Amino acid sequence: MKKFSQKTISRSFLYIRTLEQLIRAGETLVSSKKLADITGLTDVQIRKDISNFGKVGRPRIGYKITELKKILEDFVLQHIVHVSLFGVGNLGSAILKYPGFHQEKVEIVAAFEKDKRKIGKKINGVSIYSVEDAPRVVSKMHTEIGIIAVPEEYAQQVADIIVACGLHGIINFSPVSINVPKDVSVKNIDLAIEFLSLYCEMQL
Amino acid sequence: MKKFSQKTISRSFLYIRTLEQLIRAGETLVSSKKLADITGLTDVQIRKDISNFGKVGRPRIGYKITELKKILEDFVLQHIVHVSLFGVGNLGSAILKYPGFHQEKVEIVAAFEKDKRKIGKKINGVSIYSVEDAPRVVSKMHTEIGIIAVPEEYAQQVADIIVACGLHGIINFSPVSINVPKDVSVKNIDLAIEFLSLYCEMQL
DNA sequence: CCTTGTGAACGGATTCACAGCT
DNA sequence: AGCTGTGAATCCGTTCACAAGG
Repeated sequence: MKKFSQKTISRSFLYIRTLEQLIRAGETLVSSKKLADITGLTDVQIRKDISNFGKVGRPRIGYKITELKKILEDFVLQHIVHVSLFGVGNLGSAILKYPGFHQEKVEIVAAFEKDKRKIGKKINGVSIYSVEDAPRVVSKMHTEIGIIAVPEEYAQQVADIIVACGLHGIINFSPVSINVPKDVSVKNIDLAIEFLSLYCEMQL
Repeated sequence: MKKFSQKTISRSFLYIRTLEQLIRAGETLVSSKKLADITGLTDVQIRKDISNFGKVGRPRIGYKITELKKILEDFVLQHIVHVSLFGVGNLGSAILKYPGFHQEKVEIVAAFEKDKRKIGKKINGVSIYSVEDAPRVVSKMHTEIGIIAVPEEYAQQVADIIVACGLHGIINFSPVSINVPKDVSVKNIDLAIEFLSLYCEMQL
């Protein structure tokens, strides 16, 4: 699967979503220019990305939306991604209730907490387990990715648990760097840094 | 201010935070190698970044932590960033309660909602206003950045409101692209795409 | 030595310019 | 004319290799 750059892949998800919007709007054809207007990217960028997947469009016509969507999905989104959440605090709860996963191929299959009072409950259909049960539950649920949504002082030990569960992908919402083996991919989402660096970017 | 790349700036925030950790741990000197170990970056990367800001370190010795922190802050973080939140649903509430902003120079100064029942309340000390009051409140509060945390169907109209309020920076948590004038910076944080593209990245 | 600082080399991604198709 | 597809050129960021300095 991996002759494509990470950036191309991320944008492909954006294309797929945009194509779905267009389908709902009743469109059947779209040009790279139109996709560019909607997504805020450039038309060349979009054609370059799509050209990775073969010759899909037709000159003078554009892309057939359903066909393009199918091709993109075949390359980047064969499976549903199963995610386990660690930490059901404010942020964790919001993630469990986030409505954006259903239409995408993302499914949160389990949540883990230390607080005994939350264990055994369900949020949005997802059961909350004790963090000690993580190895067992994670393997039963065929999870691929773990989310760290615990306070920063616990981030590293949760990361260790996630690694011990055999997962190879981590989304880290805590504002500290975590140490993991080289074969584990980590994506940090640090809200404070996002805000601060956007602010710097504005000062151009 | 802006001869530095966006990436350098983001990493600088990470350095500042790491230096604060080291200060709390009682350290006074640090090498680029040590910073590299903690942050997961390379030592050369760190030295390159720091060299943008002048000659700060001393060969054989390393960097004086307080001095380096001061210099980084002077370049990237002169002011507190004032943020307004639009949408106090699950995600919006979690953002209001997020504990990571206090130690950083980020302050949420106002929240806006359409739901009358929430207006007038406070979450974590932040007052919730009617979205109609946004122009007045935003200018009074000296806000610089707006956060979109509303359902996707309202994202564009909230974006328009934020632009109309005169803000030039937007963090968009909704899974749709928004159209804004060229002088407005937008940072999209799309959870589903983060998960899906991390998953693709893992398949190497 | 050991660590910083940096010009040069490298690599990857975007943009340019245009060929080709209808 | 209007659009896709793409080699070439360019830009940007990272890494390399090494000079300089306590």
